[in-house]
Amino acid sequence: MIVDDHALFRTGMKMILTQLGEAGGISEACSIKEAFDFSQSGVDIILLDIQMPGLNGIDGIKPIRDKFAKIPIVVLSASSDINDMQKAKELGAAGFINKASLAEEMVSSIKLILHGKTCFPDHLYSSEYNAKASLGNALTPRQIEVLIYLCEGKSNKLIARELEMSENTVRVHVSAILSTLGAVNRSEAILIAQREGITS
Amino acid sequence: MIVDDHALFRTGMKMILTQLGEAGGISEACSIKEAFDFSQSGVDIILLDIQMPGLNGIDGIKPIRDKFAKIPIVVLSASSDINDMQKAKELGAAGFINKASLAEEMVSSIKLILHGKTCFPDHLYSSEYNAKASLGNALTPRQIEVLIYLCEGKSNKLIARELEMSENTVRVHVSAILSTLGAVNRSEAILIAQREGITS
DNA sequence: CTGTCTGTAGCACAAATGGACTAGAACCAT
DNA sequence: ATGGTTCTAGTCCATTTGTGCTACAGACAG
Repeated sequence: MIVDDHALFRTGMKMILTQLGEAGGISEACSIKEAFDFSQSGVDIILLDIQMPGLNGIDGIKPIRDKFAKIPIVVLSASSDINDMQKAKELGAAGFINKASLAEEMVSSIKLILHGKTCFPDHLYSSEYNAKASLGNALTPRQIEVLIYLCEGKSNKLIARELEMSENTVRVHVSAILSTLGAVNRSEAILIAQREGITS
Repeated sequence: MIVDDHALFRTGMKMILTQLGEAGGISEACSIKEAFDFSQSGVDIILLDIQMPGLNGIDGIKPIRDKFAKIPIVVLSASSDINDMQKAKELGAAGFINKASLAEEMVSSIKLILHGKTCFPDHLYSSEYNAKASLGNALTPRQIEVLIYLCEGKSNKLIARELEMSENTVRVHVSAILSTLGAVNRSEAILIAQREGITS
């Protein structure tokens, strides 16, 4: 089953898979919601795009795994955002395929996964990743909560109101966030958080 | 010729076009830069994705039009961002196809364009668009310059230094920007500018 | 039990930000 | 030429932001 909001891509994928002999009745769904309409019988593997409107693909992994127990999920992504890969892996995806990879690569990955193995890009284990991940991990839970509101353009006063803490405590958290992210002001913090995918 | 950084999508498109009889030697390029390596002879139409790393697809329209004079450019996009459509049109693209459209729709659009017509989504002419576009247009050239630096997280002092104006003048511009964008602070201005694609 | 980390919150102070004015120079269009 | 817009820049003032400090309570690990 292919879950992707872009019909053109779905059709293309279907043709690639049919052409390369991996075929046999391929279902299409243009959203997580639509994927739920299918019964798990007859589905061997789920190709799930993570860039979709509405329920995000990343957030969709869990519900799909609940419904389609034991059916492996392969995450497709346009970007090779290291955070997306890590999250997909943590949420129980069986593999991660970048849309920039060759058709042959994808097919061999799918074959691997159909044989019960997992398949993630090698550099998920590189040092670069760990450095990046530590940026997000270095923030405490409460700091991340504050960062989320900060990234919506809210003022300290508003954040204090919404998280029910004093404005001063918000300042403490914001200061810590700036220091950890290496930002000199909240605008830079927003850009860094966006780039690192901390709030996504 | 297909210009897209995602090999999977390129392969799928190639198969769709071959299948539906539109075929005949399809070249692939994974970037604007690579597209330049092809000679214009033999290329009838260019399918250009606008979400690509490095030189952006939108920014790539102009150079490609210069090099491949008279060859129609069809812009492909994962989103149906109204600003992207408008920009593509202004820069001389012959059409705009959303990746969520059906393969048949795309093929008929391509046929239209090969016959010298243009093909854009209808709602490009809706009232909603005009409201959005005016947001970017309402900013003066100097304000946009300031906004660009603002969107990089720079402080007023830094912007003043880089644009060689007094810090006070920067404040005047920033105030005008906030007022026009309907933002209450620079963080919100960044988010709005990003959403509207003003600085892209 | 004793540090360490986290979250809370206060105070004080400097710097940055944003708004409300005025005002002159340059440019453009009627 | 007269009026509109833009860009420039100044003053003044209130608010926001960011940084130091101190302090206390709870959680958790050694």
